[in-house]
Amino acid sequence: MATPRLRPRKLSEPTIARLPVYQRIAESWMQRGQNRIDSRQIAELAGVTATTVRRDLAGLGTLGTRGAGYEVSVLNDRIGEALGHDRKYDVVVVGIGNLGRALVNSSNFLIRGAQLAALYDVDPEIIGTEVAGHVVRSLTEPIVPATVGVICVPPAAAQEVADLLVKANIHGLLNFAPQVITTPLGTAVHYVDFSIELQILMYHLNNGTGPLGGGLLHSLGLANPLRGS
Amino acid sequence: MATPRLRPRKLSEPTIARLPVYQRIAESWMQRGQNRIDSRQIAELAGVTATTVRRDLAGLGTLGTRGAGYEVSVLNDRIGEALGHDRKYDVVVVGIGNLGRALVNSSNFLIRGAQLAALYDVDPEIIGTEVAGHVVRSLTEPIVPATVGVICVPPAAAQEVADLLVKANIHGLLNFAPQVITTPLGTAVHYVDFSIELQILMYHLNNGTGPLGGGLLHSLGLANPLRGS
DNA sequence: GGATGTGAAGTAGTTCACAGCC
DNA sequence: GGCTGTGAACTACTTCACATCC
Repeated sequence: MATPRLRPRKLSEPTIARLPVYQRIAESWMQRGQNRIDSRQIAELAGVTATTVRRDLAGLGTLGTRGAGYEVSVLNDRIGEALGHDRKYDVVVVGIGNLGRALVNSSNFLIRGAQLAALYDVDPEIIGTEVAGHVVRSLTEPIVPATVGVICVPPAAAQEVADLLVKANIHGLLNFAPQVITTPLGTAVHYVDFSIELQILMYHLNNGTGPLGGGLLHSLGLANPLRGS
Repeated sequence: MATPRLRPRKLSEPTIARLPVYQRIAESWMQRGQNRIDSRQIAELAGVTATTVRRDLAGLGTLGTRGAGYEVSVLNDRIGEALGHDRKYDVVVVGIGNLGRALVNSSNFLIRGAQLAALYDVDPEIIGTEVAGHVVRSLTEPIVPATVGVICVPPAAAQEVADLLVKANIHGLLNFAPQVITTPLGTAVHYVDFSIELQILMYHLNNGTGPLGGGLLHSLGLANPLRGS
């Protein structure tokens, strides 16, 4: 009780979406042998204001040094703790088409606590083949215990797959199918929809307004809260 | 001047991100032969509140009927106009790995005005092959005129590719590489980062809080504005 | 009756400006 | 001197509640 345990108290949704960016920046500076970084530098690389960076980071506790900025290794560690990277997340991927392959073969997807547990598909030509070191299983087989389910199937099959994953006690779904899915309360669903991202870009191109570069800006998925029932 | 032209005046960023969802819902109801839908139904399917739906739609002008909801075909049309779907957007995709293939082969990516103009890669084994009806070109060839560039290359190559696209007069970039890129002012950049989406989900799983399902909720990329200079 | 569209209120997030500490 | 951390002001978005119209 003497050691003040870090307090990962509620972070706002926009903050949560920005932390991984800061962490990636910190990591990249570590690799380049840099020790320190200040909020202005982070801001420029992340495409936000320096004040926002400081607010976000202040939410994790006191981790900077006044007058000298932040130590990148501390940044990396604290953000990792805040995001829960000290825990392990078993990930199953359903649908091993181009997208599923792209995800599991990417060196940037399954990182920071996330580890691949199993792959599933329904195509007999894909089942039994090895992808990313895992033999693809049939969806008729039982789903292995896991924390996160990634849905990379055609829209028409998304709901069915979601039901299956929920039944297997998986409470976090990342849905790449452009299809809204219903889940029982208590299951976190996060959607990624390429077409929508493209359409947002099209809107801005059409209107001149909006996210113009210059510096950098990133766009991140934000989840809308929803009242129960 | 007599006919009150529709006014696509400034829409908020969250609204822009939700409109494609509403449009998809409208489209799906049209396919099922339904004519009308009300804000409550849209809300449930989209994972937002009915009030939010009405506000968003009211921003496009008066397109509902009091007491009777919205006509789905009108919804579809008006949202399309607001998002600029009446124009054509030539899209070039750079990096024809699993992800690039997944995008161009998806029946849901290049829709609503977006059309594939050309594919590029640097791998001699990929160059010259046909993907989605297009022969993959070498990046050493000139970039064809286009509106949007989609970057599906490894992070280390992303900046170089972005420079190339900007030089080819492309002002909208959709970057799938987990890498911040710098562009001159006037270029809209939109990032899609799978790993970040997964990390956000991990945070919520870890904290119980956040986007719990029940109804549906979607998460969409939002772009942060950035001051000039 | 029923659902839209919208002022008004409320909430969340960002930016300003500066005190505090190195 | 410089940069963090933060109260205070501001802006943006959402939600409430209801007048309005079919």
